[in-house]
Amino acid sequence: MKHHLHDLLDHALKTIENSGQLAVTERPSYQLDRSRQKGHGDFACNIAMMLAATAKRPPREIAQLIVDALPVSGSVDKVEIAGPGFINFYLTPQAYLSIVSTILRQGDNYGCNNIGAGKKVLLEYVSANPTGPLHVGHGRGAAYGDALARVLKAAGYEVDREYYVNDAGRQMDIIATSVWLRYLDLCGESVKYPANAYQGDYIWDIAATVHREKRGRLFHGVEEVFMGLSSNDPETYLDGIIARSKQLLGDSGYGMIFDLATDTLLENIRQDLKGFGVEYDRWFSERSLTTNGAVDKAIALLKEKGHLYEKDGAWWFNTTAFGDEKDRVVVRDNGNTTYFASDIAYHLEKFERGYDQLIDIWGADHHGYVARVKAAIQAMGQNDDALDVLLVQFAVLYRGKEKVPMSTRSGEFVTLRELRKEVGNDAARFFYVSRKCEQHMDFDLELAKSQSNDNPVYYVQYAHARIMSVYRQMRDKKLGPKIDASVAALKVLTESHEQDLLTLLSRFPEVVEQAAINHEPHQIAYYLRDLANGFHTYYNAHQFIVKDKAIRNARLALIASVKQVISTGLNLIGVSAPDSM
RNA sequence: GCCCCGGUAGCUCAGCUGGAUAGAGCAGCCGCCUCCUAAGCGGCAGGUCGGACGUUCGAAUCGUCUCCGGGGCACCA
Repeated sequence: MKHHLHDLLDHALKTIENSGQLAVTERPSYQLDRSRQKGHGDFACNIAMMLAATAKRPPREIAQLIVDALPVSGSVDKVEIAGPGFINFYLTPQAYLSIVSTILRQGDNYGCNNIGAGKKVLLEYVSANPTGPLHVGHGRGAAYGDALARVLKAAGYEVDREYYVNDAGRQMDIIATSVWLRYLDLCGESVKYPANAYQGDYIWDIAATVHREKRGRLFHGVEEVFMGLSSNDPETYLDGIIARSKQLLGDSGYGMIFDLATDTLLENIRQDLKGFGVEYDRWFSERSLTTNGAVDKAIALLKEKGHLYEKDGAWWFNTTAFGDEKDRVVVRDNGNTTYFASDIAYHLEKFERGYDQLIDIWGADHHGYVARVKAAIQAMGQNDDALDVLLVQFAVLYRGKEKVPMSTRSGEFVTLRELRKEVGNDAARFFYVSRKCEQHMDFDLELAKSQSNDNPVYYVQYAHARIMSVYRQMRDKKLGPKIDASVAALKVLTESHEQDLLTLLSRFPEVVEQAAINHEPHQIAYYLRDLANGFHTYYNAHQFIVKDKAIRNARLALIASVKQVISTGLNLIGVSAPDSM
């Protein structure tokens, strides 16, 4: 619909330019938008006002030239010039009625477009460290990332969804050591457990598994474990315990605990996400970057290009040359590569896989990281504009009025699993995706847990269920589901509620397009609320199953298309469309 | 100190790539089920769009400054 009007306008502009009626040096990117007021037609265009400045002529005069040059169209009823120079388009009833047959013909494809043109996109999201269960903060990234993947696919992109598994580094060592200390406790030792080790109960669970499988074979007395370690600085102390664990257990013993912990926690995350309806095409291991030499390769590349230098026994990357605030270490003085080094290798690897665009969804706390990753991409000779980093702000949890403190290390958090169990997947996902990602979110557990109608997801789903119910009534009354969706058959749809619904339905493709371009799935959620509202209003104002066969058929065709769009839209944000509620 | 995000109705948020009279849900008040699910519908009330200055035909939207709230500024991941 909108594209059609665009074509008409572009055609008119060309006509004017060619005839020399208006000297247009360059055509501005004008806007063609849905009118806010009904008195302003269906679409409004600001092109005349945009041209007025350069053409040095009154906008209304230019508007008249354009209107006169517009080709005739069966979709356009009339065109008016209004206000300071808006060109308002009024569409014909046929143009709207034809949407119904379009929707029913295209089915799940109605609303899809091809702005992506098959471009390959790698979308990475969640990527939480496997150091514990996913909590409600991760849930937001999961819901957002998954919805974005669906929207981009609907927009013609070829999307790969990936989870980067941080299965290397100090945090994982802390996990392994935490498990071992709990294991020693289970062996009967009285362990003074460090406050900065992981506190969660799941550590006990993994320790119990170790104890069941290994019995006392990994046992060492506490005196031996803590001997000579100074507890002045907690982090140094913890590092000391880690080193001691590796030393006492040897590669095989320590590796066994490390792998068991990683596998258990990762599997837990996998199950959580799967249960939440969030799927991935690939789980990418950070450790694999080390073992297959990718990290060394990336560092060698940077050295070769002269971006690394040695200082204080460490290797630094001069990211400041690419706009970062300060240079960053890639190889520590102890010889270990940093997390940043892995990430450089990872992103280089992503480019080498041949994607046209990379999208990373990170928590907002990582925003300081964007500059250095972009610096790395530039330094390696890649185009850093191809990487889009989307930062998801925190969800602050409330129980009623009270803020819920959260910390993974202390084990004090509400898990995604708990949330799903109490709120349900649909409500949780709709809630998450109803805020644009850069918006801070107050997540009130009391509100989300209550099955009240405060939650808009029920409102939208209820519209779908009601339409399904009408279908059931039709079947019971043996009225048959045969629908004639031709424009001729729909001419009887003359009620204002019906016109409103048709307008809403015609907007859907524009909403999907905008959601894809701007990476804003929340637009789908808001649109669905509008559409459901249009339907509920209609439902209350008119009967669908009426004696008059022509009207009954037409109304049925209309609500069938509403049902289709609700179902498609809900699917885009990963929410189910129930047949009954 | 520097950087990012936010400040719109009592509350939670849309609108922000400049457009014509700033929207929705919840909460409040008043109505609507002999009728396809009342998890619904209609109506009323509610606003210095944090503040100031600027850009322009036009600013909630863009720029500068400022106030308030959240987050980030590691040889951690």
